Amino acid sequence: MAQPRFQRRKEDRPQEISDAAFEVFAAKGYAAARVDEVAKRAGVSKGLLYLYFKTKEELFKAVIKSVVTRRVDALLIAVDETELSSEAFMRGPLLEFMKQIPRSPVAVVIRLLIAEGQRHPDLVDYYWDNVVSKGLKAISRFVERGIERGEFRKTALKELPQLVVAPTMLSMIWRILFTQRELDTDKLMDTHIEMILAYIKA
Amino acid sequence: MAQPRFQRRKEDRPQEISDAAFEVFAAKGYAAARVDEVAKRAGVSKGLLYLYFKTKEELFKAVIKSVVTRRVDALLIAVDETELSSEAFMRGPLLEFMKQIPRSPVAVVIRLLIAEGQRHPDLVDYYWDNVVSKGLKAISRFVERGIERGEFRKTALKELPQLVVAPTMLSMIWRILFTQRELDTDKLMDTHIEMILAYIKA
DNA sequence: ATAGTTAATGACCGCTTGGTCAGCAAGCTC
DNA sequence: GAGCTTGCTGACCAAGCGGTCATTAACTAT
Repeated sequence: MAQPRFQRRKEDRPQEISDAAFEVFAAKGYAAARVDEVAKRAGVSKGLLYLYFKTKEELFKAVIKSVVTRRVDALLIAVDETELSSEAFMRGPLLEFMKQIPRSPVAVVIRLLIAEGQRHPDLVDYYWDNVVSKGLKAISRFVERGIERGEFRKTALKELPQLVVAPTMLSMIWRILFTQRELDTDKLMDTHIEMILAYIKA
Repeated sequence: MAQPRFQRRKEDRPQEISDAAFEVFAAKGYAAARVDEVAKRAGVSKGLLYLYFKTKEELFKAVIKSVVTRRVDALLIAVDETELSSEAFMRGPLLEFMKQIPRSPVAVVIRLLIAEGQRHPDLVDYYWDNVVSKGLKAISRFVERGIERGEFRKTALKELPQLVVAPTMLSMIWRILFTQRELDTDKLMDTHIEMILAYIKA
């Protein structure tokens, strides 16, 4: 039938391998993930994988970085460009954002970082610079702007943007550990936003 | 000199090995932890380790369980026996509890569970039954009692005890990932308790 | 002392797995 | 279609590691 044994697709391979690797790392964690399985899942020989990625560790880092999407950037832009009142923004786009995160691949990345972060400090730094630091600053700016506009009281929340996203964090961990136990993430976020507003509204 | 090559100390060995294992697991995670290193750190041969623990996995489970101390039970009892007003209890013992947890070995256990939980569902179940479930119920009961006494308004918080401990969770994750970056855990908890009270006080 | 019991040792084994490389063949050029 | 480049394969290797067991020696009873 002259079915060729393989095709040469230099352009697509790295992404395909990276996608497969994400699945395997997500399912097994770093140490228990087998390079052979990644290759198999990508429909590729192990040799080829090592042509595109020098080591298993480099593959891991590439995968993590590739998932750090522009999700956070979207929020940053929304904060700066919104014409909503601060309260309406919190009840709308911000709330929606917080509800979405725990369902997204970000949760998987968090798990991998928690598990393997100690051994890959540069990965943690990367995540800090590109996600955490940016996100927290955006929240701080948002709160500050609310105060300047007279919509919010002056509270410690400005220096503690972590407090705003704490339930998001909890929800992510919950899903990682207790997938089968119930947690009404949406209600959690709704109530949390209500609570913050009750505390800071001018 | 007749210095004996070793002593027989049947009673103490398991705990010594378990302690050493905790250190190694904490530092390396499950998969990267070496049984040889645990034995070495416990000042014991690998063979002896396998006399007291059948497999590496059983050792891991024993370690996790041994750290699930009565910390939570202490809180439960405090809730039931306190003579403080609900508000005073939140500002006092509860707040203190939330501040302490992130600094305790519980944080390490959480990390190990997040990393390895998927592969050891019975461990997760154990942790759920002995820590999470109990703790959340205690918080729910506490909130409910506050409502009955007329100290608190009736809010969704009763069904969302997770919201109370969310910053504790975040603080733990923060310490695990971003040890060197600053986070004023105490201020975070203070503000959070203030916020909750502002929301639920009758 | 002596014999018996068992806590403790550490050399050893087999398997797993990350990583290599000599060779093969897809596809391009002329 | 001959020849060349290079994407791709998969058998192979060395190291590391969990787990075993024959042997040793610390302790006990008599």
